[in-house]
Amino acid sequence: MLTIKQITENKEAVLERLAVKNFKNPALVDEIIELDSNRKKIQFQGDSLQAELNKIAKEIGGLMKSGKVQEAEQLKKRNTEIKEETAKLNQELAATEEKLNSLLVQLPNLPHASVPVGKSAEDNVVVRSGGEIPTLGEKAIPHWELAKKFDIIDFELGTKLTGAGFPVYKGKGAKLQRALINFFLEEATAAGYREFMPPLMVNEDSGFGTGQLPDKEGQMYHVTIDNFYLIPTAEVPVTNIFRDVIVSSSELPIKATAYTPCFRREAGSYGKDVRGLNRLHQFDKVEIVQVAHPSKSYEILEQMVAHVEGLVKKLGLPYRILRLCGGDMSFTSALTYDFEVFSSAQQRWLEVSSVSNFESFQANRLKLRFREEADKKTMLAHTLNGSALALPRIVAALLENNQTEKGIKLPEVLVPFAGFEYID
RNA sequence: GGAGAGAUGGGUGAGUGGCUGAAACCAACGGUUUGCUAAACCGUCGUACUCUGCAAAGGGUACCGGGGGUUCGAAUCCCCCUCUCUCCGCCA
Repeated sequence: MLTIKQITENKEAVLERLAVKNFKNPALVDEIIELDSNRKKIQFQGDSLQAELNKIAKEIGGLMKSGKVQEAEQLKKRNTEIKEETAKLNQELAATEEKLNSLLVQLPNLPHASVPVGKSAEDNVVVRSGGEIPTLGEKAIPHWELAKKFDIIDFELGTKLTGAGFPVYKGKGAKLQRALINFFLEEATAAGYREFMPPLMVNEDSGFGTGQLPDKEGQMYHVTIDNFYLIPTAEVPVTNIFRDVIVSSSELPIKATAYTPCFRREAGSYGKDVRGLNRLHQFDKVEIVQVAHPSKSYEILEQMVAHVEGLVKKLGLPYRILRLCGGDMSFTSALTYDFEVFSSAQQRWLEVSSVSNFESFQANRLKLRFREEADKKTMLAHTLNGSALALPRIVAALLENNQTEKGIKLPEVLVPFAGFEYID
């Protein structure tokens, strides 16, 4: 969430930035500022009274020791009065803080200056593209049919075991998953990311820290008996490693990577978008996360984009990189690049990665700070993350784009990991 | 799941009602000493909010796992919760 300081010190700029995210509610911002100023007043009153109370309590202690019981009793009465007043103020303070917090949490992150204005995905800007779209013509088979033909992914079986959106990978299909995961992890660790294997369920605090709670509660599977949430992305556990942490500026940037399955309820999705591997309730993904110094975070964002670009290039997939417009960005992000690969039987672009800078928005929730070596001051760090990469749509594109007479031809880079060249 | 023990600052760990935001030691940082390293010695060494101030700086409040209570006053007493450890049971 935004810090109160950000809001009170730059109200006009904040409103202007929020408008880019199509968040137009100046009254809410005014209310926040008002509540904050109330909070300060109440706290000052309460603190002053408490100071008096503490002082008197000490005096009583002294009097009791020297046997001046009557004088002590007099003072006790005074303190009892003060206590009633502080109790009232404390209640007021708690109520004000709670209200303030509930409003603060409703404000999305401020978009970066480079974020295009726009309402929907149509207003996203293509930054660059690469690779060649293969011309397969009319005979191109969509991946869900190829998956069936080669018996590598079984959607019906998954439905039997669990439900729609939980496919079963079989034979070379399963091995391909493993090859991709290993390939992505090797690339990430070679780029200096430290590998983690986090829990796949998180508690409420973690869900709040990265911004899934309370806004997107419905997106996650909730294990109510223990009040845990199945992770929708490794971002949640990996970023929360740094919750309530103060690191030295010399340790930045911190680079972490993790492979995890991801679980998403995707309530309300339907139609051709969800066909085959296009949208699943459980899928595999390798995530990269960085904790960065605020002065470096945008430079780092570009590095992360370059890393992901390297992956799709090595896989030989036709891709494009989009800068998301204000209306299409997530609640928590300040700047997001989406990667899409072209899947040539479906004749459409599929999103395979989303790389974002959250600036201090998550860090504020996480209480993730760093200490500047030079002046010893603590500041909120910046957090970034990106998919590198999400598997299902990569597999969809690979199957469709690489279909040949002899079967599905694997990209060179995957052959050592998979142990075969063709799915046939 | 049953029984018991515990949770204090970066770490170890003292502290059972006031002089304790918290001893001591270790680590870390700054300095003195030193040919260098080490040792020794001196100093610094939590976080958040807030008030005064242009600032430098100074003051206040809160925090000893979390929440509530007793008391003029709580790390210390009471209640609830969470977590950790040990033993038993179960088990990959």
